[in-house]
Amino acid sequence: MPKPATKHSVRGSRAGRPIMALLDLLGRRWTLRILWELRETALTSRALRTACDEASPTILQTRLTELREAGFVELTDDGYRLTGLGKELFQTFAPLHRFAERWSRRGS
Amino acid sequence: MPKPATKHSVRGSRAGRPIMALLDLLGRRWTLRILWELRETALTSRALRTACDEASPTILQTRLTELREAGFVELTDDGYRLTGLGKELFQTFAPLHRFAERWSRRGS
DNA sequence: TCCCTTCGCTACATTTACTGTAGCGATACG
DNA sequence: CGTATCGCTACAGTAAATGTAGCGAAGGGA
Repeated sequence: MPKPATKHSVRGSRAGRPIMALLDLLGRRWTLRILWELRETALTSRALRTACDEASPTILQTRLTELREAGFVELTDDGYRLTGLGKELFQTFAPLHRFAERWSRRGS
Repeated sequence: MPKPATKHSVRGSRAGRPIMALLDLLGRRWTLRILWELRETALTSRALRTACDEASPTILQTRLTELREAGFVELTDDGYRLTGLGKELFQTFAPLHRFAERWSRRGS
């Protein structure tokens, strides 16, 4: 990748705190969802769009590019899939699934 | 404004999948960052703003309201702080910190 | 060859979300 | 009273996301 000086620099990445860069990347719309949908299977760009509730291809493409630059996703003959690094990232918030179930049963 | 019927309903929460609602909530700008900044201490709204790189009070207030409605954050005499549920949520992606360090040392 | 489909990806006008600045009413301290 | 901070909001400007359409390339019949 020739890569022209990371166009998508992150907000709040002051003081070389990579966690801020990561939180910023993950905090963009559809990013978490994309990682979630790719968690166990590769998807073509159009299958991904279907999985993501018909999100617009414009933004999906933007996010996929960011995720590829970050090294979390790659494009193969089977479509988009998580890289090894991407799978590691997913593992770090995989417990979110069980939490979400518990959360949905909360009082309010 | 007397509250127009839960304006902040989530995208992609079809088929009663709470994980989608959660991913949508967490995928809004500043949400992850706010949870991060409150991870171990309560902050006043203005201290939070400083911690969040001078994000606009408008959006911080919006996010804080969402997070309070979700039951993750509460407002006390010490300022905003995570609820028990909020702390649980934070725990689920706390490993992100170590991952971010590793990520920042990756090849490209 | 031509037609048809699907692929990844992009253009572009519209709509929505966020930013930045200012300032409100309430509370507290002198 | 003046001043300072609190949580929170108004509002105009800017940036980001949406929705629709369609591109060029690759593959499969007929």
